[in-house]
Amino acid sequence: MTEWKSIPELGGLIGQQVRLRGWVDGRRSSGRIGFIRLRDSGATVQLVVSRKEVDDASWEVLQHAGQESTIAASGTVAADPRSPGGVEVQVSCLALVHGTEAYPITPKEHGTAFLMDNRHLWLRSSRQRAVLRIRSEVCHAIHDFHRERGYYLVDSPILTPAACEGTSTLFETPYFDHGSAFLSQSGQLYLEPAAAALGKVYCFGPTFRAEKSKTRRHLMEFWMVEPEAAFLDFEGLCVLAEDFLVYLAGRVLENCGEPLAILERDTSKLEAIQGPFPRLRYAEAIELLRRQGSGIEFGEDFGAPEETSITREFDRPVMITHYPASLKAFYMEPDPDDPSLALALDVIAPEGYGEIIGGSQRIHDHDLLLARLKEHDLPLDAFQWYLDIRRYGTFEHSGFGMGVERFVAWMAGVPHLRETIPYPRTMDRIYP
RNA sequence: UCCUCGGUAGCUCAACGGUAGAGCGUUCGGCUGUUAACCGAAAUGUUGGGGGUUCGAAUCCCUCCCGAGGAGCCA
Repeated sequence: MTEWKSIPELGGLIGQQVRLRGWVDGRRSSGRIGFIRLRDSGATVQLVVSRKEVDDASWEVLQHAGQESTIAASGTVAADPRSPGGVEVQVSCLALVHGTEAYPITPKEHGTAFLMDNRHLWLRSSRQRAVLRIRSEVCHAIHDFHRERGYYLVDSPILTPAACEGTSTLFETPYFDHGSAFLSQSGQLYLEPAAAALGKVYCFGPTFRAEKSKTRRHLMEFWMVEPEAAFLDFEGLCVLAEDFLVYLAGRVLENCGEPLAILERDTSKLEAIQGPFPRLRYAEAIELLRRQGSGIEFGEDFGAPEETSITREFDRPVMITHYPASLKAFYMEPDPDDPSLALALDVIAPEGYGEIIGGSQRIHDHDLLLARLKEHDLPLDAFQWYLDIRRYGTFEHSGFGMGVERFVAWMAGVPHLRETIPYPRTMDRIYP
């Protein structure tokens, strides 16, 4: 018996006898001939079943195998211009592994609520497969980028004690005799000590925010990659973020041609992601917005409309730096030229995909950090370990975080984050 | 948390005070090259729950539940 083949191999097997197994993606019959679009390993191929070439049992399978039935087929690979994809399999024998009736997701339109209820099945549709393939490539590219530059992967904890930046947005869970633990909303604080151990480090894992936000740009559980490097100054950080995005977009263009085509993504938008990115200081961004007619005042933070408005002026991501310190986190290094500003960086993606990177140089002076903790009313005893980094061989260092789903949404051109993660966790939904 | 819109067949929707319907899907039949095929037939309903108005409610009112879009916050 010939061994099982997978659909992507078929192009090199023209004229050969093969066995395939997978799911019925679509099916049509026309009297004495029928067609099944078979799916395996993310790819599909057309099976051609001719009445005179197969036995009665095989013909019955063609007639009755509903959408998403599991089938096995033997046949000959043939090149045929009439077939979608140019390659098809002339079937000699068809077997039903498991028959499916009334598969819920039909080839017609469905509402969001229905698709989300059936997310475990929705994953099988071509659009969702395409997005997941892009996500997979992005995740691999994230690791490759850091590895190629000598960064070590350091996993940060998911269960954490109280509060980096206030507990109101944290998921809480009981933790034996210690009261509550919280699901991590950033690995950064744990990465800074690791940067003293290994120099250049990054973490990449799930992150949790109990923020009651209900928009296309938010998930309760999302994946974040956070590099952190010792002796990296603010300028170095900006270059790193730029190189990172250019590298990732390049990898998607290089390896995701087919999924991008399925999604009808305008790849010229991705080809434009080349350095250097335009850089605006916060104050310049405010001026730009006011020129555009916004009533925003210096000192106010940008909302989604402002972000989109700023990026309309450019064809690539925009880096915004030097925010007022009051808008940013307690650990951000002040600008030496104007201590009311923070050495903070946000990168905003074009086409309305919003902020995808946020980062900063970190405060490395012990007394300054202590003062900031007090200003923010943070519990000092909980941060002693964090202050230790400034007590024992302190060092200039910087890092950023990137939300993977926002990046994938941007690459794939999908408007809602829920399609960029296999099982999205949103405010009102935790099933399936 | 706030604002807006919505909930009718498995799905997407129509009917908007007077007998609850269509397309798709499903089942059956037809067709030798289909691309979300096409043609014919059949089955499928506690109109989200509760209360009210009315001779009569899917339709109007109250209330609760659920969903979608947006805002704030953020990645």
